[in-house]
Amino acid sequence: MALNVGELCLGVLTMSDATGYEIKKLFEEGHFSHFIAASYGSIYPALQSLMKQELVTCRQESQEKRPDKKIYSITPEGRNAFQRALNKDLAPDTFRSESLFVMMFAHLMPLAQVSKLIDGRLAFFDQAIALFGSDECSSEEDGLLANSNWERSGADYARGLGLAVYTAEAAYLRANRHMLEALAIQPSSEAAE
Amino acid sequence: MALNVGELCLGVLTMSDATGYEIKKLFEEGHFSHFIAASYGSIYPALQSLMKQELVTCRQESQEKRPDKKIYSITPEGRNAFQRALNKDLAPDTFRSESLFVMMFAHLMPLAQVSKLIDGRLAFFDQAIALFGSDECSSEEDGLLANSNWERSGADYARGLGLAVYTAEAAYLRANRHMLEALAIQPSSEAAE
DNA sequence: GGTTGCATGTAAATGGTTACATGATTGT
DNA sequence: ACAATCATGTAACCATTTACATGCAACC
Repeated sequence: MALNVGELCLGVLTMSDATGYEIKKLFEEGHFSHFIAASYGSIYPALQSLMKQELVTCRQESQEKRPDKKIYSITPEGRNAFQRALNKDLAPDTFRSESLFVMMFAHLMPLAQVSKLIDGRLAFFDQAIALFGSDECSSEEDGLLANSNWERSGADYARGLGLAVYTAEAAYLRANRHMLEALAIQPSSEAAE
Repeated sequence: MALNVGELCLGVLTMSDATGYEIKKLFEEGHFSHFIAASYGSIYPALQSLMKQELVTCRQESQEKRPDKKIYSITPEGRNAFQRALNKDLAPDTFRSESLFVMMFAHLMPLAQVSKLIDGRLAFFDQAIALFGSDECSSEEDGLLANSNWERSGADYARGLGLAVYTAEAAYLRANRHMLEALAIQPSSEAAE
C-alpha cells in the first residue's frame, strides 16, 4: 500500500518516454514537484527493477561525450500495473512543516529571527505563486509532457490548486505576521512579562 | 540540520509536562497534527535519550492497573537546547500527496473511482474545516496546553492557517471536480477518443 | 465478545537519502 | 577558474515506521 518510486515512475512514463534524469527533474521542478519527491538513488534502481518485471523497456541512445541516455518506455503490462496501482490504498496526504512548528514558538525567539522566518516563507510563497501564475508553466518549454489534452488538464488542475493554496497561505501570513512578531522577544526590553 | 524527534518533544515540553503517550496524541490529534508527525517507536527512545543528556527529567506516577506514567519535564538546559534548535536550518516544508498524483491520471481511471477519490478528499477537508472552525478546538478540552497566552496565539495562528488552506483547497476542488470527472473513463462508452 | 483507550517499550525491517565516482560541456 | 547541466549508477548509512509484547478498563 502506498505508492512506491517505481509506480511513480510508471505514472510519468504513461505520459511520455523518459530517462531517469528527466523523471527526477519532473519530480523536482516539473508538474509533480510540489507533491511528490524522489532521488536518483531511488529512481535508477526502481527503473532497473521495472525492467526486470518487464513493465518498461529501454532503448539506449549513444551520446558522444556523455553516458548513454537510457530512454524508458512503458509496456502494456506496465500500463496495467499502473492502473492497478491507482486503485491501491493511497498514503494519506502529509504536510510537514518545520517552519510552522517553529513559529509556534515565536515567544522563544528574538524578533529578528521571527521576522526572518516569515520573510523567508513569504518569499517562497511568492516565488511559487509567480511560477504557477506565469505562462512559463502553462505554455511549458514544450519538452516533456506538454502536448496532449489530458495532461494539460491534469497539470492545470494541479497548478490551479497550488496557486489557490499558496495564495491563501501567503495572504494569511501577511495578515497575521504582526501577531507572531508581537509574541517574539522584543529587542532591548529583556524583561518579558 | 532539520529537527529530529527529540527536538520536537522538547518543544512540546516547553509548553507543559507530558508523557510520551500525550506527546504522541498531540502530534496526531492536537495542535501539531497537521504539520508534524512521529510514532511511539521514535518518541519513547527520543525521550530516553533526552534523559541521558539531562535535557528533561522524569517523575514516575504509579497507576493501579496500568504501566507507570512517566511524566517528563524540560530542564533549563533543555530549554536552551531547544532555543538553539529553533535556530537550525529547517527542513523545507514538504507536502506529499498521492491523491493529487493519482488525480493527474484521472484519464486512466473509471469515473466511479475518480468520483470516490474526490468525495474522499472533500470529506477530509470538510472534517478538518469543521474541526478547526469549532470551539472544540478553540476552547479546547482544557487539558494539555490550553492555558497561557502565547500558546493560544500560536495555536490560533496554526488553526487559522489550516482553516484558510483547507478552505481554499476544498473550494478549488468543488469548483473543478467536473473537469477531473470529465477526463475519467466514462461508463458504458468504452471507446475513448 | 470485540474494539478502543490507556501506557510503555523494543527489534527488525524498511525504504529511502546522502554522498560518492565519473566526465565532458557550457556558461560566468 | 568554477559552477552548473547533463547523465548514470552504487553503497553505506539513516531515522523512522511497523509490528510485536503486555495488560487492564470501559464501552458497545
